[in-house]
Order: sequence, then structure tokens, then C-alpha cells
Amino acid sequence: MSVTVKDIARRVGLSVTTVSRALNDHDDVSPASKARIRAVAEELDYHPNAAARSLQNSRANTLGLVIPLSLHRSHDVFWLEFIGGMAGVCSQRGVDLLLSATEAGDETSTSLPGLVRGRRVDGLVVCDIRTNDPRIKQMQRLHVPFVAFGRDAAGVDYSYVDVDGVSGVREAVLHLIYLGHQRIAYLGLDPRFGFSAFRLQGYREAFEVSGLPFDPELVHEGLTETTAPAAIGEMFAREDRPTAVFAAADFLALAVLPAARARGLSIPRDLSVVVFDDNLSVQGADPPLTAVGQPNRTLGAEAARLLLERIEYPDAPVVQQIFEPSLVMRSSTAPLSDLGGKDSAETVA
Amino acid sequence: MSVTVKDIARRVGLSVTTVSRALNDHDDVSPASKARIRAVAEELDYHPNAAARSLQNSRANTLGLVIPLSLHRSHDVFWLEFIGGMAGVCSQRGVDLLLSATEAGDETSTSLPGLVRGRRVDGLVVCDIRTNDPRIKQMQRLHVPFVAFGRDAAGVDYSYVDVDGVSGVREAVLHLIYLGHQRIAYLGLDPRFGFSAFRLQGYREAFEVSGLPFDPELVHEGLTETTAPAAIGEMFAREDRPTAVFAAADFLALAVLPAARARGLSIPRDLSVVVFDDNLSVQGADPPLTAVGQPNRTLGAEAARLLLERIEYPDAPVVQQIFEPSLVMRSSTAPLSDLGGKDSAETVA
DNA sequence: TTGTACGCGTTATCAA
DNA sequence: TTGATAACGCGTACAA
Repeated sequence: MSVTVKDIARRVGLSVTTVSRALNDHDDVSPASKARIRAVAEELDYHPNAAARSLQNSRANTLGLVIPLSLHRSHDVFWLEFIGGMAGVCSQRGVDLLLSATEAGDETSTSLPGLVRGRRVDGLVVCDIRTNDPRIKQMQRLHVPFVAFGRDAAGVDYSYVDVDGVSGVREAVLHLIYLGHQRIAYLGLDPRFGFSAFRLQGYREAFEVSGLPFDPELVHEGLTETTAPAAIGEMFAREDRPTAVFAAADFLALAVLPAARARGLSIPRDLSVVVFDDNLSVQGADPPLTAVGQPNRTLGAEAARLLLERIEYPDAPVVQQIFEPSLVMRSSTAPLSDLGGKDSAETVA
Repeated sequence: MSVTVKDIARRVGLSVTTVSRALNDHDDVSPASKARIRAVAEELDYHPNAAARSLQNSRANTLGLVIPLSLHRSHDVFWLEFIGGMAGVCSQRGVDLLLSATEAGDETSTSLPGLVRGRRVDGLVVCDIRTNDPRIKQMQRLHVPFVAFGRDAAGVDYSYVDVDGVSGVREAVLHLIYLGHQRIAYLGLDPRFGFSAFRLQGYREAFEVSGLPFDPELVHEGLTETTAPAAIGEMFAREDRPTAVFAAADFLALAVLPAARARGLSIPRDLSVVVFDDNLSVQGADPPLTAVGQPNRTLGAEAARLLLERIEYPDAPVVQQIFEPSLVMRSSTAPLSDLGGKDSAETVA
């Protein structure tokens, strides 16, 4: 059935030791033997048994990615690119990528440390860190090599890769403020996500920096696909409706568009919109939305690199890598038109 | 470092054999021993070494997913849901999911059969089957358990999961024809993709069925993100521009919208649009697009199920599962307005 | 330069 | 009900 070193050894009339060394390119094998052994290995289509190898050198040669596929809206395109980034680095470095997609409530499944302790993987990239995430402590206690994607507000004693949500949102909101907007709504996700606090903080900072009053009434957190439309509709119905909106996710921004249209609000003339995370749905919207872009692929790639390093040098100091998002100007933002007037629809950028 | 059965055995004063059997819930261990052994295992946070287990029973307990992440537009949301579907079934069945994301040109990396022959995985779900895909033959020759997602036009002797691209497109185009359209453009992807032929065939069949002339001039294949805008612009510039468009991918449809706007064509009044694959960018477009929806998650889940079955019963007959896509009516399609008139913009659905 | 012998952690076989 | 032993396939001291 399976071809093993033994088969090759028999075939070439040498010992398994020599075969093993030849295939691993040790330099204490005669070139002649090496050549023959390799030829035979090729001919027999030999592939080393990964399990045996793992068992021998107690390394799985595999990275684990723990990702909450069903927690977010399942079609959150961000993750695909993140995965792609990790996969690229993995294939380049000759390690495999194991996907552990945790279902929403199903924390019981495989314990994360279990994956490592059972030598299924050598380390983990853990996504979607919540504030005060118990998984972090657990992994630290068990000395599981890991890199977090995202961080909880408090902890700073572990390696992570993250985007600077504070500055990303702050710049986005400042952009709106520079355009003259003062009543800027904040549409946010579940505050339990680690990034939620950062994004909201960025929003507040923008107001602080520019000395504008912060109105808590304009902050809507915990919005979901089902609750967003109603909340947005209500917001627009009010007398003192906002003149601009920051949306923490694509689907929130896309819910704003029809709601605005329904009330006869034209974008960007009557309402400016900025969204966090740039993707096809945001670019293809009408009008294309000004967005806070993250280096999706790079985030995944760096997470993988950091993890590999961490596995190799477990005692190396913690590395924390924060990427700056960039504001991509499109045509959903414009200067506040004076007194709700209808003529100042020029974009200043 | 790692806790093994030996540690447990020492601790409870029994043999490793008994420990192993207790942990695997064999019924020839005294309840008392079982309880003690389990307690100690828990206490020591024991996790069986996956490699050792694999080596012993020559099963990796892992499915491989071979997916072309960078080949398509990287943010093709479809794949994320497909992966989610597979991951769900895997976690439910207690097997792991190994992701092998092949880079565009990099066919050399790990040979697919190698993954199985090296016992890295027990079988493969292979995506993005091309016409006459060499990987299929290779896997068949080496008796690698696999399930394809997609099929090449010819082959029918392997297990696959697929969407009925022919009927999906045919119904979509017939919908347009029923609305009175005759000049319907076809915007397609690289014809080397297995599904391309099916989709184009669906397009042709719609014309055959309804007895309308088929105009090859209206067929544009091999469009990419970079080439699409020009091709579309040119198409609209012509005197005999189409009155409706079928787009084989989200980004193609999203490229149609601004091009139409630029020429003063209003959708759906002057131009109807149908797109293959339903997702957020399509739903959030203005207007929301009539789309051919695929059961993304189900496709992934079924692929995983089929593969598990195939691994367990390698000699069972081939299973080929074709899912019917469904046409989701939205507001990008409307009856052909007579003589380019501007008043008959009612939707008939 | 090559071969012998052992161990990685687990499970299965067989005997007690 | 339990235990000793072998085996899975590989890599590596150590000896030759």
C-alpha cells in the first residue's frame, strides 16, 4: 500500500538508515548511493509518513488557525484574505495549515491548548480576541505558542498582530469633521469584540481632538444584520438626524444607503458615509464608499510569520505588531452643506 | 513536557494498555479503574498524541481542502462560506481540516497525492476543476480518496459536488427573455474554468429554447478585473448595445453599473442585469441585483460528507451531487421598454 | 561510508 | 479484568 523507507532500502540493497540520511540530504552518504536512493524514491513515489516524522521529532509542522467563521456574518470577506495570507506563508515555509473553525456557541469542541498538547499543531493563531479573553490565559498557562489577531484592551503580555482601530476610526471621523460635520453617528458591532472598544475610542478621540461635543445619543453599538435597518431608520427619522455616519462594518454601511434613499437623502450631498474595512461590496456601492482599509493579507501573513518564530524561539520576547489602516477616499463623503442647502455638493477630499 | 499514557499509568498504578482502553471506552475495563484513569487524565490535562495515533491506525483523521485562493479574485466570498460548510461537518465528525491553498502558478508545491500518501490527510476535496484536469487522473491512478467541487465537461467517473451551472444560467437568461429582452450580453470568466463551459451552455440553451437567434458578438469571455471595464464600456458604446446583461461573477456585474451610469443608462429601465452568485456586494448594490444563488455552505458541507464516506468505503460507487441554483429576483431586471422608450419601467417578476 | 538498535506514543494481539 | 509485547514509520546514537 504505502511506500516506506524500508521498501526503498530493500530495493537498493542498503539499510534504512542510509536511505533516511540520503533523503534528508545528510553529507555522510556516498553520492552514488544518494543518487540511486533518490531515483528509487521518485520511482516508487515515496512520501515520508507525516505521523511517523512528527512522532520522531515531536513537531507537527503545522500551524493552527482558530477562526470564528459563523460568529461574524459568514460572508465577511476579510477572513478569506487573512487566511490567504497565512496560507501563503505556510506553503512557502513548508508547513501545513490546520483550520479550526469554531461555531458560535461551541466553545466545548476541541480545547485550543488540546490541539497543541496533542501535537496536532505546533502553535495557534487565534482570532477574534474578546476583552479579557479566557483563552489567552489558558494558552499562556499551558505554554502554548500562539499569536493573537487582535488584542483585548488591557493585556499586553502576549504576541499579537492587529490593526490600529483607534487611529483608523479617528482619522476617518476627523475627515468628516474637517468636512464640517458635527453630528456624526457611530454604528458599531457587538461591544464584546475586542476591536469594538478601540473603534469607539477612535471616534471619541476625534471629537476630543477637535474640541467638539461628544453626543452619546449618536452612538449605536451592538448592531446586527437584523437590528440595523430599524435602528438606522429611526435615526434618520429624528429631527436632529446626523449629517454623517461612521459604520464599523460593510453591512452596516450598506444598510445605511437604502435607508437614506428612502428618506430622500442623497449621498454625499445630504449625508456622508465612511465605513471600516474596504472590500468589493464597499467599492461597488453607489456611490463607492470612503473606507478605512486594512492590509488583510498582510495581517494573515504576519501572524503566520510571528507564530513560526515563536515556535522556534519560545523564549524570545513578545512581539506586538500594529498596522496602520489607511483611509481610502471615495465619493461618499463631502463637505457639510450649509443649512441643509442643496448646492454645495462638491467633494473636497 | 507532554503528558502521555505512560504518565497516567504510573500515576494510577496500572498498565498503559489498561489506560489506553479506559480512555477509549472499551468495555473490558473495570468501572472503578475507568473512573480513576479518567480522573487522572483530566487532572493531568492529557491529550493523546495525534501523530502516534495516526501512526498506529494509519489514519490522519484529517480532510484536506485544496483551494485556489489567489486564482480567483481573492475576495471571492463564496469560498469562505464553502470553507465554513466543510469546517462545520469536520468539527461535527471529529476530524480536522487541512487547508492547502495553492498559489496561482505554483502547481509544483506539494503534490496533492503526496498529501495523502504521506498520510497527512485521509482524502481531499479539490476545488476549481478545469476541463480535463490532470489532477483528477493523477488522484485516480494513485487511488487517492477525493471529491471534486466542480467537474470538467467530459469526465463522469468520479465523485463530485457541483452546482447546475447550465440550468442556473439558462433560467436567468430565460427570465430576461420573458421580459422581452433579445440582445443579452454574456460576461464570462476564464473559459478554462470547468464551470465556464456550463454557464455559457446555459446561455445558449436559453436562446435555443425560446427560438431566438444566438449572436456570438454578445459573448465576452475571459474577462478579468482589469479588462472588464474597457470591454463593458465598448459594448455600451455600440449602436446595437444589449438591453440586458448576464454577468458570471459579482465583480463583473459591479463593473457594469458605473459603466451604465456613465452612459446615462438607468437600471433596470434601460438595462437589465443578472449576476451569478449571490452575496453582500450584489445585494447591497444600487439597485440590488437579481442573482443566481448557490447554496454555498451546503456545497462545502456536502463535499466533506461525501469525502468522509469515500474514505470509509473506498469501493462504494461514485456519488455525484448536483445542486440547483435559484434565481433571486431583485430590482435590476425589468421588461424591455419599447423602442428605447422611457416609461415602461414596471417590474413584472 | 554504512548498519544495528532503539525510541517517539499509541493501540492491538495475545496470554495470564 | 489486566499486562507484556509488538508494531506503525522515521530518525539518530553508536558501533563497525
